[in-house]
Amino acid sequence: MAPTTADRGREVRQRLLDTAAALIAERGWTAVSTRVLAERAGVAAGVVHYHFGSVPALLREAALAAVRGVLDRFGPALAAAGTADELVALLVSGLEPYDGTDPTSLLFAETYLAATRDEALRADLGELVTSFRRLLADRLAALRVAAPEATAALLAATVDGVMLHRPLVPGPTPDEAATVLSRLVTGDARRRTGKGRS
Amino acid sequence: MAPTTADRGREVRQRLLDTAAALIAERGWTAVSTRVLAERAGVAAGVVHYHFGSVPALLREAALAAVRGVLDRFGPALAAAGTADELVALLVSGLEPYDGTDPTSLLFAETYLAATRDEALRADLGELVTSFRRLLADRLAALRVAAPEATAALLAATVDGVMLHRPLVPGPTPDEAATVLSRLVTGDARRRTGKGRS
DNA sequence: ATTCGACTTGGGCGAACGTCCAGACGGTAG
DNA sequence: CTACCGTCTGGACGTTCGCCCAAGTCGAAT
Repeated sequence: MAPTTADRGREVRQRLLDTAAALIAERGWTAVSTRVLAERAGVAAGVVHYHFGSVPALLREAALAAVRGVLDRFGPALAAAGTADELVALLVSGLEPYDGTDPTSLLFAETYLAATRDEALRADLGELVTSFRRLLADRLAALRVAAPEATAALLAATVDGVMLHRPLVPGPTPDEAATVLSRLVTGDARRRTGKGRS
Repeated sequence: MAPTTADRGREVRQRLLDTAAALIAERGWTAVSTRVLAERAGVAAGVVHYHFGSVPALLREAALAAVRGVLDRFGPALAAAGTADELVALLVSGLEPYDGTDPTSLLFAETYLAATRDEALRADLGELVTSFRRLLADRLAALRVAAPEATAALLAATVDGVMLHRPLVPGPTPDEAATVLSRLVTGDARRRTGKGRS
């Protein structure tokens, strides 16, 4: 049961990933350096290029893992919603712990931006966002909300937009936000069938 | 009428500001360097620190000017809306030229992020966002939409969230977006106070 | 004509950057 | 015991970083 050399190696690799995620949030994507990374993780600088091909590759892997982790925790929780209003309430309350200056919020925003400059990252992150959108859309469709795909897309975008604005200006209270957002999901299939496609 | 030395100086200063805005979008806030800035603007490196105290100071001023410019063009256009649906339509169509990878979208996102690491920038940018929100809220209030402040805040956040998601995943068509968003503004003053208290 | 001041140049400062590599360490296999 | 392999160290490489400054240019003011 004693940790083997390879086990230690894996642990160091994982520690580098965690450190990278923290530093992206703290300093910004393009300001994460090999040396700070290594020092924070408690290893020599060379280790970074032993485990990862380059710093950008490390950042990419770290960010995707972190984003995937958050979405995987969020998704199942939303699937429990029995009504559209409940879905909105879950979304709003799930956002409450993040104030826009926390590591998670910043990592998301940094990753979105980095994706516009890194095609590989853009593709992978796009899949994550798409699957989260689909999860939302399926739930909305089951709850008979009109235009579930478009509604899900806008809801997901609003979530990230709120996290972007939150550090700048005090936003609406969770109650107010839920009230307003519930209007967004009050279109039911009878009142207005989605125009265009289906 | 001939340009004086001081005129040229002002012009160089302005060119540095424009170049900075472009480079923030292109490389990311923390990756804009003195030398690239100077070369792109066609001047020697020393000029940057002659006109501005430091690179961060230049970035701050450039970003704020650019954001102010965009909001000043957007605001008056929205004030022309005669109905809530029309307001949404103006918002959606005003967003159409930006695909999330254009300089303007990227500059906004970069500036929001930089503001979380620069208190002076945060304060100034917060004022700009606040005044845009108030403009939206006033319009919504005049159109008898319930909870105008909260609605304006979420609408503004959604705009930025959409720009953040757009490069990753093809979003809803403008028509679909307008349809869904118009549900967001369909609460009128009589029907309100359905659930959450004000 | 001379002085002045705003503007610009080009190079130099120490520090930090990403990447690479020769060699040390330590457990496992033959 | 020897040979090996995955892991890690510490330092070196050339480049770029932000910032600074002595010197030069040139129109405006005297």
